[in-house]
Amino acid sequence: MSTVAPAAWRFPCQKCPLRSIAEFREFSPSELEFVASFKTGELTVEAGTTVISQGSRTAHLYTVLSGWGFRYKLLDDGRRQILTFLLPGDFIGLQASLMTEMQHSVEALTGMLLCVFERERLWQLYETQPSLAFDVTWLAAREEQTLDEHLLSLGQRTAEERAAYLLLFLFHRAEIRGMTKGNTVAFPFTQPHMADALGLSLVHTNRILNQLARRKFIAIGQRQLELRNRSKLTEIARWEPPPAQLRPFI
Amino acid sequence: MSTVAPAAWRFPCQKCPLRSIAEFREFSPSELEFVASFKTGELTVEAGTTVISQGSRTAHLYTVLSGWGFRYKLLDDGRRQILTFLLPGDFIGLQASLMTEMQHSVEALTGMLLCVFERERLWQLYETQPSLAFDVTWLAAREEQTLDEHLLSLGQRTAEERAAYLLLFLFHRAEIRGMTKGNTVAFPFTQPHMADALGLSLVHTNRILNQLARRKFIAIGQRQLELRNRSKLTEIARWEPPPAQLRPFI
DNA sequence: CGGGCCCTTGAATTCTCTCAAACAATGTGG
DNA sequence: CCACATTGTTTGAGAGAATTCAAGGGCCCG
Repeated sequence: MSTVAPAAWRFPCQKCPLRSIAEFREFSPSELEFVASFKTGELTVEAGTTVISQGSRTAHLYTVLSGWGFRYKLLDDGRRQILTFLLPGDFIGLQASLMTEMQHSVEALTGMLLCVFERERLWQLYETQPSLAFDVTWLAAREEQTLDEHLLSLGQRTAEERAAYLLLFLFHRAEIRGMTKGNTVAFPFTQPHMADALGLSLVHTNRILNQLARRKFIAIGQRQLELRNRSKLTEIARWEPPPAQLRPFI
Repeated sequence: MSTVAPAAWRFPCQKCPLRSIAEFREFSPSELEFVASFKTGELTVEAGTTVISQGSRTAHLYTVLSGWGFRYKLLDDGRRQILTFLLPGDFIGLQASLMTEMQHSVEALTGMLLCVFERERLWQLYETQPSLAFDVTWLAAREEQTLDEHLLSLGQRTAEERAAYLLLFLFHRAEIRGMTKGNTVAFPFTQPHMADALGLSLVHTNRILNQLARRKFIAIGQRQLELRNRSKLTEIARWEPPPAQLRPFI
């Protein structure tokens, strides 16, 4: 980990470039001040790094400043389920701070820059910053909603519906964070990642994805995803994005 | 809804019978006092009632005092995924309080008695009761962990593994709440419920359950579930319960 | 007694997986 | 800069898992 003196941080909270993203609610000066004092470092990791691992006890909480990652769980024989994808603005490690040990792992999909917070100080946040405490809960509740939807997907949607849902979901999340250009987003996922997120075999994932591409609903290439027929995908997935809402960015 | 004068509540918080359950952490007098003031009613519903429904906006939060229920989501063509089961001590409706509208429904599986809280006052809880605010977040994080595990199940486990996991999970939850007798628990679920929780067809669920029964790992009947070979089930499911931890009961 | 819901079983179909193999892309060391 | 190793993508074929369709029996409740 690369912890340096506050003055030298590449992204001091007060001028964090992410804070200007429309999806994030504005923080008051005092909230910002607390967040700045809560921050204890910046962590840079390269693609493929395991940031948090199942069974461990971390002393930290993180906010993603840049890059993509994912949370996953493993079965003891190696089967892997990807639970969620992480992108800039996402908050991770809360479970570890409240529970005894981590029940999932986090891996970087691209290089990532993470903002580091001390879990010990989380309690202080609850004591002195009710609005931020509320935000932390809000984030947890939002994650819960996302997991609910994924559960619906794995339990009830067919392979094609699931794939359409996942692509729409990823695109939508990136879009409201201002990370898309037209119908295109950066797409650092490989098919093994998609397969483990969809709960399908690699071979079948490949066929389903190609099927969507052949029908010109999507195009994947050059580490980019293009949604070529969003309404058709929506129809297949039977999914509409949840109502827009301002999100806290801690 | 049956809201009556505080004095007449069947379960005044100060002498709530649930509070003595070993799994729940002890509350300080002032916490208890707040919870008591936070409570605005009791709600009794019968089996089959929809307590909360997807798309609605509720003004309430609930804690289950008795009975079983479940959270679920529907696809527009009627496919249903059961997300979680609710039992006494569980807290519901947080999502609705923080988000614009409910993204899932809640149905009573048996008759239920619910403790009702006003969502408007949740903010006050954050402002004046940091320890309870922390608890609310804790509960949300715990639910997240549960959903993670279910996601792993639906995505990676085979039908038999999934069934074994679900039965173990339900039994374990009931057990730490002191609701089991030896290897037996009340089991108000029908096979359609199991099927929708497992993400399997009714027919296949039936076969898998019977297969487990024929091998004498479980026995279901008289609205009871008996785990006849818990270690074998654990082996099949490849699942161990998470480390025991005191849970807040609001 | 009838209707509705739940449980059970057989049979055929469909979906998804595993196995296998080949090719493409990417990265590394010589 | 090429050779080789590794990882990712693609396709075919056969096997296996889970679904649908169908039908019968049991049970509870009005």
